[in-house]
Amino acid sequence: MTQWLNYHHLFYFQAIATEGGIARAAEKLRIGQPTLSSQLKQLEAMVGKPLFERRNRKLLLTEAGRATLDYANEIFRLGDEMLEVLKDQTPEGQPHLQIGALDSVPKGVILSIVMAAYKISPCAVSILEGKGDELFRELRAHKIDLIVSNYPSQALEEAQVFSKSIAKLPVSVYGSKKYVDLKRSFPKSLNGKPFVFPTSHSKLRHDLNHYFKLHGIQTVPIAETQDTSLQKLLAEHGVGLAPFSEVEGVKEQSLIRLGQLEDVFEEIWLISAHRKLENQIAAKLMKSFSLRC
Amino acid sequence: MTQWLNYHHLFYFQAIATEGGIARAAEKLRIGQPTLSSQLKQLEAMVGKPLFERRNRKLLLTEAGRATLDYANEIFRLGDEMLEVLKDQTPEGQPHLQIGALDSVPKGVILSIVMAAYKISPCAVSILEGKGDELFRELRAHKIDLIVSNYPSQALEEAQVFSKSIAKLPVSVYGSKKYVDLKRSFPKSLNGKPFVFPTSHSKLRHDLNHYFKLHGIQTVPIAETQDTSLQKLLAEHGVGLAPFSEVEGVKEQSLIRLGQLEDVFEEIWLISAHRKLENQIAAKLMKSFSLRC
DNA sequence: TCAAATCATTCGTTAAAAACGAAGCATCAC
DNA sequence: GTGATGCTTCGTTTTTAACGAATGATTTGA
Repeated sequence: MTQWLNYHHLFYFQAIATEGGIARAAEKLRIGQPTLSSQLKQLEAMVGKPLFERRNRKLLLTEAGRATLDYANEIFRLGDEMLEVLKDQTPEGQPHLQIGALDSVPKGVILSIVMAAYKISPCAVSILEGKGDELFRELRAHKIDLIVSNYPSQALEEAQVFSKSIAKLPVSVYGSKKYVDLKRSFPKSLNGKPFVFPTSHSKLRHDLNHYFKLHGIQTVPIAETQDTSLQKLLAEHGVGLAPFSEVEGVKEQSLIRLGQLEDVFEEIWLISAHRKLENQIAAKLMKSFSLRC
Repeated sequence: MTQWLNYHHLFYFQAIATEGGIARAAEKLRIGQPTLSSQLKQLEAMVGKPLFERRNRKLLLTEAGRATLDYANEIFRLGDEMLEVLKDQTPEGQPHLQIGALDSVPKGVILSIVMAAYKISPCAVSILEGKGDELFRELRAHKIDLIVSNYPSQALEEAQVFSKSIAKLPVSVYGSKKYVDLKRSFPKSLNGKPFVFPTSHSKLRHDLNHYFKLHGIQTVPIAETQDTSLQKLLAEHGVGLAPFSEVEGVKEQSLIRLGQLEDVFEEIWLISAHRKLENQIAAKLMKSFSLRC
């Protein structure tokens, strides 16, 4: 690394880009034009390429500049959100249950949880899909009550986060009708076949790779996505074979179960921020919910 | 705002928290302990609450500290990623097509696109689910080739981003068998009924609110999620009624179409970063793909 | 149990940067 | 052309960050 990215320079850059010029930005920030000009130049030197095209007396974002602005916006939005969260860290009672779910969690599992919650107490439930780290942030910030994950929590070493396994599901390979012959001599018959996979972010994908390597099976990844329902849809239309856990609620008519993958399991976890939960419904779910297929 | 968040202070905080102490962090950053101590204190004064609990000679993260660390990690990860992107902004030919999709886009639409892509040229396709701004960032950074959105691009005013409408789908309300009676005197019969909605981030949700308000219909939101397949699953199990566009591939056996919502449409867009696309498959899709139900 | 070591903090000083104001030099509007 | 606008350069001042030496508190281990 040449040197560290100066976030204050980046902040000025954002102001210049959004205000549409150094003069306007200087006025808004109540500092002088020369300062901004200088800092901008330093930032450009840092990243190694011009962020603006100096066309006559106007500043036009270059392509690199646009990319930079995208990142800057997100970075400072996060900073603002952080301050916001720290300010009113008052765990005010939410009107309803907020659940975060990874895209890679089988939808059937989420369905079960929602219905269990509704059974405990008729309440509104919001489900927020997202990436793992994003969801964890929101959990910490008390914006959501629970996370449903098929990963044993990246933050496992951290205290103050409690996870509980609610299911350990066997995984089978499914395919559309045209693949029915592969039932014979499964799993060897899978060799060389096209597959619809979860992305490599997921633990399941790694387990699958391991399984196929172990059994000397070569697979051809045709499509990959985090979203299990999309995987299912792709498989139903014959794009390729796909692995699903049992709970997925696969209609036998459209997808045929070719065989189970031995020793491959998908484990589902429920994660909360505290042992003691404000939200009563979340607390009950955490205590007693479990999924057996 | 009291004052601006100093991102350099935050950076030091991150180092202290991850290294587990001021001494270690000071050594790693090659600066003195007093400096870190001082900057940390300033940051704590800024946010208004202690980030560490000074227990004897050790620093333990407080709850606020953990939240702060979460945000700091994400912020600086983004900064690093930004530099990475700016460094090798070489549009190296991707081996396969990368598509970004909002969770709220009907899965059936994505399916059609994937199959169309596969028809153009047998290739591997990765689908990345995510939030709008995240996807746009990755589009700009050339990490993905196309975005499928049901929103006409927040960045519509920006040049250098091209979107094309590929479908305008009518929207109907569906429900499980027990709701079959609501077919009579639709849509008035929907009054007071439980609903599974898309989240209010989506344009569709706004359009629905408008429609119901216009027709004097009160709805009871039971669950809300961005994920259309999850909405479908919830609706199938009778949690509530749900609106879907026609393409969703709803099995008539499990969900009954109660009626179409007049003048409510879901429009689907294909978005690319440049008019001239490196990826040939993406280019062809952009030129000729269109969905008519 | 009593040094020695470790770690955070405080204080005064020095080094680096950020910010300023006055000019310069283009371009655009009239 | 002439004045206004907007970015840049230069030298100076002010603010901030970093340093080194020293303190106090706590743990290690001899």
